[in-house]
Amino acid sequence: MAKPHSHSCAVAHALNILGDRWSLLIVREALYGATRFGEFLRNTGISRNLLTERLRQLVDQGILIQVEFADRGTSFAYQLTEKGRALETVMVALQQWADHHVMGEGNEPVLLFDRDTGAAIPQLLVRTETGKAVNLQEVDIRPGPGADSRTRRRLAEIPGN
Amino acid sequence: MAKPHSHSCAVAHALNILGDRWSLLIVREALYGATRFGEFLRNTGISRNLLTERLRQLVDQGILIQVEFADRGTSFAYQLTEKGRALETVMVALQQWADHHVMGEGNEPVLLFDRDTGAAIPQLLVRTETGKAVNLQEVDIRPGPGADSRTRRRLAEIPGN
DNA sequence: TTTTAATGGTCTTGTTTTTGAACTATTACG
DNA sequence: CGTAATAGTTCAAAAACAAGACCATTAAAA
Repeated sequence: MAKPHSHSCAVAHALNILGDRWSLLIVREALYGATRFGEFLRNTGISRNLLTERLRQLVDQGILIQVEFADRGTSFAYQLTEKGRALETVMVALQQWADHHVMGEGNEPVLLFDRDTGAAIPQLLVRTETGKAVNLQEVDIRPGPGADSRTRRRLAEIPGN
Repeated sequence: MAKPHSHSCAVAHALNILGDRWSLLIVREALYGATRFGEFLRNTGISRNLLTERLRQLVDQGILIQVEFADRGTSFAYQLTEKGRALETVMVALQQWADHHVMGEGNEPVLLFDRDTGAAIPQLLVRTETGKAVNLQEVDIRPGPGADSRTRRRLAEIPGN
């Protein structure tokens, strides 16, 4: 990997793990049910050597586990852990953003429906405890217990916070 | 940029724009209120030339706009567009994931609170129209109007869909 | 039992990206 | 005029990536 992001911000840590052109695409495939080396290879277009490395990293990070899978040839299945499955909100948020702001209305390549009711999955929104949608301007961004001095200084700069 | 992802999946398109180690970090800074070249530089740790390029790309993509800002020295402000602000769900999802699965309970560097009530912003969840939380296993993933043949084939492989 | 095909890799080579540091340009102030 | 601040540009070295050849294991076909 390149030089890791150095601060205590959680997003920077997430991007140390997932911040490249392929890792999240591999996770998306896994969320859509892919488990095999060849499936990831075909469905993403990544090169073989990089796929090998990315799968290893995702396993190291506890996002995937490698499971024996006697089949034809040497063979493993890569399955999402709970940590990996928890990325579904990130995936859905990213997909909805791209549907809305990149592909545009009516050009969505993939749509999500509740299997029970058949209704479309609605837009993910940041909400308060009481269910009111808010944007980040209406939210206090405060240092948490894990904040380092740099993060504290950074957050102190935010006006009206 | 490197070779772009080639399929019609919205996530792949999003990652063509945001799938590197810095772009989302720059957007996070902007969501936290940063507007100046120097702020992005200090707060992210990116190198100067890459910051120049990434800001240009984000402006090209309509995520930021460059606004004149007469100050000391030559000077611009980079502000989020609506398209950029819409990434807040992605950011919050990523932050919550990292808080929970990377930093761990009690080590959150940054916390979000509703400014009105002071209550913490709860976990973002994928929900149905009726508000029931679901995971992707309970969701039908279907080709949308913009699906190409490859995406259709890929989605047809998903068992029980 | 040898061949063939499929899967899941590794290795090598050349290209592209990224880093890090030095340098430039513009404006403002004393 | 000299100095400091901001916002860049340029360049060389290092790292990451793409593409394709190659290798190993297993299983089924001939």
